[in-house]
Amino acid sequence: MAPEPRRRLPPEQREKQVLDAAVRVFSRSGFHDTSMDAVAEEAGLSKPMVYTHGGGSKEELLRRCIRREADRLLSSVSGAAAGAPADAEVRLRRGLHAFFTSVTTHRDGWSVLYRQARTGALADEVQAARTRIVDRVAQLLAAELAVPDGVDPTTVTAPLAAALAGAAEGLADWARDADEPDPDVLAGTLMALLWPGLALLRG
Amino acid sequence: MAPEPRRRLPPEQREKQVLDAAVRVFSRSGFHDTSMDAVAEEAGLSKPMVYTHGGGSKEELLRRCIRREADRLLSSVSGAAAGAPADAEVRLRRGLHAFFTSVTTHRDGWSVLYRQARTGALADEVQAARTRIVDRVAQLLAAELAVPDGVDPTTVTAPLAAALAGAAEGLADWARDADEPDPDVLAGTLMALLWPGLALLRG
DNA sequence: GGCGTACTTTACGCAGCAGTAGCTAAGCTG
DNA sequence: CAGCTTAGCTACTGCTGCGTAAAGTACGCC
Repeated sequence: MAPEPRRRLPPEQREKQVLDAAVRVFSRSGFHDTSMDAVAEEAGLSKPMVYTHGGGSKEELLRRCIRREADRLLSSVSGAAAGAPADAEVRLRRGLHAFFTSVTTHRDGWSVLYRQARTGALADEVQAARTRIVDRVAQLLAAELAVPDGVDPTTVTAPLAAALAGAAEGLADWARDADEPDPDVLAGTLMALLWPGLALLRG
Repeated sequence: MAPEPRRRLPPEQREKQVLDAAVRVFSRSGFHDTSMDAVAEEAGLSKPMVYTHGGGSKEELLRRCIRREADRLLSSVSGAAAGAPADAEVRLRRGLHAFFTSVTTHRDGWSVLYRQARTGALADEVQAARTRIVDRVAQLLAAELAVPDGVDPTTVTAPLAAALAGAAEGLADWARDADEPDPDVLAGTLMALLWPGLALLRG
């Protein structure tokens, strides 16, 4: 078998190649059980290439993976919720739908974000990525919920947003094992559970 | 300062000593960033003692920590829900209350269970521990919800239980950072969010 | 007192892996 | 096609930390 001939590629293309491979391997084995050799092999490259295009260290490589996947998920959910105007119920459902769609189509990225340890060296990065998403949810809720004057809306919506995000995460986790990847069904389940309570909280 | 005198202790007491220390250190640093030397130091023992009473390997040590903490949490929630008879709403509230109490009084144990990576070598053990808890929640829900005849109740309650557990986890996580450790308030928040939906689902 | 053994100290073998030094060849430029 | 720049590769180095071996020490029971 002829070995794949060496090809020179533009940096951004190589970087994508490296990050894609890294996300796959990290999602499979986690940070510490992943070796840079494994990432290199998955990418079909040599280890030094992983270092040149992956940030120069294993930790930085995972950092970049987390950032990229968080961006993807955040913009997907954010875009859906901020789309064509509609009432609150519809927008929440659209947001959930986008979340479950993104999560099921990018399983690896989701694993990197949500199944990574939240203790140890990269706890800060994982925490930051999740916080960005929960904060966005809290904002969206604040725009809908009636809050007494003079009260910072986020003091009310922050815990709700955390619970809502946790519920979505828990359900996504369940769906992964139960092989129920239909975002419509999943969003519907969560709406049935959460919407009546949220509607009452809107006052 | 006089060095602590050497004391000979029965095995179960030593094992508790080792596991307690391990839970503390693992919760602080995670599996890979924790060294066996650190566990030994935390326990005030020598490294060979950690090996004799901790299962013989680092991995087995964490396994035992996970099992013990999961047992603690499960029996706490289970006991509260199965206590003195009451209507469904009160029992759910009591279960949530027990969860948040347990989680805030045993922060380290909770970290070991819920902030540990769910990819890599010990993914199976963490997953199993969480599944046991979610399954129990699903059982409790199944006893309350009205399900059409001929339908396995768990097909309905399993996703709801996963979402409920996720919401509780997300809120507990938020409470940890927001410094809101009152189980009454937390249980109340979650009840307000979830109960209306659950009540409708009861038919 | 003295014996068994629970415990300590110290030291080390070994493995896995992050990160790099130095070589090879791809492909542009004239 | 000759020559040079640099992308890419092969092959190492060094370190960290698990797990254990060996030899000594003191606790507590008889």
